[in-house]
Amino acid sequence: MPPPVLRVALPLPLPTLFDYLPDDPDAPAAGWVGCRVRVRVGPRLLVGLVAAVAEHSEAPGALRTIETRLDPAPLIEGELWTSLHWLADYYRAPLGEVLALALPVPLRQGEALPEPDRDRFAACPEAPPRVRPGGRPAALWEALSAGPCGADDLALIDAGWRPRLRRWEAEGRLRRLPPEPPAPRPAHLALNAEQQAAVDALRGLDGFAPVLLQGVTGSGKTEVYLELLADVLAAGGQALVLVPEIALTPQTVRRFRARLGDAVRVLHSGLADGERAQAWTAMARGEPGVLVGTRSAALAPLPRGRLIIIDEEHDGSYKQQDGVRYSARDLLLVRGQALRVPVLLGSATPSLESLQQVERGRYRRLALTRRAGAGQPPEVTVLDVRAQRLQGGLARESLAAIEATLVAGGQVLVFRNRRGFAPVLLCHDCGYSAQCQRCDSAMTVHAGGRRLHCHHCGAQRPPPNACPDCGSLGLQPQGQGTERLEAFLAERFREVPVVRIDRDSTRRRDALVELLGKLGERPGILVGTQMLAKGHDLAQLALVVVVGVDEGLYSPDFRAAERLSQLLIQVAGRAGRAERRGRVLLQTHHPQHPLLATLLSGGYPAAASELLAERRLLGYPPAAHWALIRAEAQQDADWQGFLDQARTLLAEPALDAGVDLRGPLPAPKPRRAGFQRGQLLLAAGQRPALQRVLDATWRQLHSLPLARRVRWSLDVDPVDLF
DNA sequence: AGCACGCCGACT
DNA sequence: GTCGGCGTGCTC
Repeated sequence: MPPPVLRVALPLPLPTLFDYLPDDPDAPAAGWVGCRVRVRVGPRLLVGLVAAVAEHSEAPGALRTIETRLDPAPLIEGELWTSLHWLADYYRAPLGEVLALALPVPLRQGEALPEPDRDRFAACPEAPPRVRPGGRPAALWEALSAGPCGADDLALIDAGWRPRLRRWEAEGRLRRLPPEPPAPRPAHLALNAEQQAAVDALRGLDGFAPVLLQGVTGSGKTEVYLELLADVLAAGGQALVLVPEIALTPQTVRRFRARLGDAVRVLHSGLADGERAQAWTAMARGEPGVLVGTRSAALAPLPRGRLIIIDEEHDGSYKQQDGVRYSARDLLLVRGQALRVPVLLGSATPSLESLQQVERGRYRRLALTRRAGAGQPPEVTVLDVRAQRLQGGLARESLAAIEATLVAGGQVLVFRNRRGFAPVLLCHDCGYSAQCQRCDSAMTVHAGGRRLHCHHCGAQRPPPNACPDCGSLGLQPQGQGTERLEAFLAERFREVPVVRIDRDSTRRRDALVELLGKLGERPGILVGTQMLAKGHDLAQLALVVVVGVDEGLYSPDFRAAERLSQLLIQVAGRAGRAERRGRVLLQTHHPQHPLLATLLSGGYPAAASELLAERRLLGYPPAAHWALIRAEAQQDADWQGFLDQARTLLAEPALDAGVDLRGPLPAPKPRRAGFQRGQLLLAAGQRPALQRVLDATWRQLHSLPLARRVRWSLDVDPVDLF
């Protein structure tokens, strides 16, 4: 019998598998699938996964033999294997890239699975090592002799404990004990009636069940999660909790650990590669536990998965915006189906997609309408700033309210969704504004006016001394960014701390926690962007001043109004969590704007239902299904040419399937980082029609003559058109 | 994506 | 006379 052909998925941007011969032709053919192999690709060595085993190869030339088999047993299998195939299919991404995305870096590079880190060690008293009394090794041995120790205990005594224990273990001085079974700690928080009803309803679910848990800010969704997660642990199962990037803070993790104990594992981009590999491997081994993580955690193995929770399901960070452009939320719904487990989508401000699913009876909805702990909803006032002179961007009423709140011992949040000093550098004589030289957008003033930054491409330069158009010296920063608000407020309210929270001020690791710590519980002012909209409990926060949301009211982005509504509700929800009723002041030049009016009178549900009706009228998602081909090149002619070829390729299948082709058109921002950009939109009434067209064409997109001359991407379910 | 091969300008 | 620019094409 001829040896089987191994069809290997490699981390290359190519829509094909590569065929190789096994190094051991007698190895059982079926056992290869899901195992890593190291293979030669041209002159280099790459790690890939065997995606399939075939009897013959269609490859044109002679096959090469794999260099090394890296796994005796599949690294990815079962439900995860199936779901990752779905991901590659649905988003038209090369399988090898998807599989690489799912593996922690060390495994992607071919390293062996890490050793379990939750094992405990105990001393064999009959074989003590020779150690100097009083030293760290002696202290380690003493601890091990007193009783079994885990990694956490040992790291406290000696940060370099691992090599020493490895040696002692090899010398037979230690016993290795399995990890302690996870034990949820008893609940110390009583649930209110609504929370209890939600928990009861969710406990009754069996098999796949998507549920939208729509709870107003402060209604205690997390307590509901924790109850259900404790059930999962008690039954020895696994669960996944997906949280937005900025919400995964030590505070969040502490809260989970307080109720669920050490079985809580964390997975996010801030961790070292080794730690990520540890968490991944523990899940892959089927260790009971709760994995709390950001987007990429949606790709973690869950062989004993019992429950999936997507917190803040509307959050934009769940859609990856480069490389494999997948939605972690949508992937988890598919995984929930394959695992036959409930998928809980939590939000105070659900996405229009989820609300539509509820309307259609595909998701069940559970509502939490009351704030836990008898808190009241905040009192919202719209401030018309048209007729008045602002001071530092703030209205008289705002300043008075800030003052009064501080005097009463409360904290204030000044929310402004623009970082930097000022959004524009403007010439007061001729109207010139400083533009980025490589993009079509204004540069943001930073460092109190001493620097210009482009927020689109990252370019920086010093500001011109005089206006390049008219020579005037009247160049002035126009408008307010968080940096300028901070400076103004610090000057105006000298007696209290003023802390700025945005991407600039929190770039350093742990900076966010330090800054919030600086404020503490004392009266003070927080200035910041949407980073402040979630994640941290600010118990003393009594007043929220929202500065300038007007850009969001008239943005060309079709999702801007939805995002603005969500942001306003989330920010407003930060005010007055405890005994005191919070206040929200909304400064605007458009007090009559229908969106604001609806939000004020009917809250998020009313606004969302109007926005959904509008999307249906306009034929926008979720009423339609889109795929977007983006292309950029040094010259307009190149992207244009590529998209023309793409359109020709798509024309017939699209016509047959009833899919609309719109474009090629210049992108809303036609120039970025020196590249000219354009796009071609595919719009379908039904998802299957769109998928049929992509099915028939996507491989050929890769081989279009101009495909290598331009940078292009295919985005299925794009969240915006930029 | 890499990486090699390949054919035209400024340098020891 | 070469080193090296990045256009084009391939990787089982």
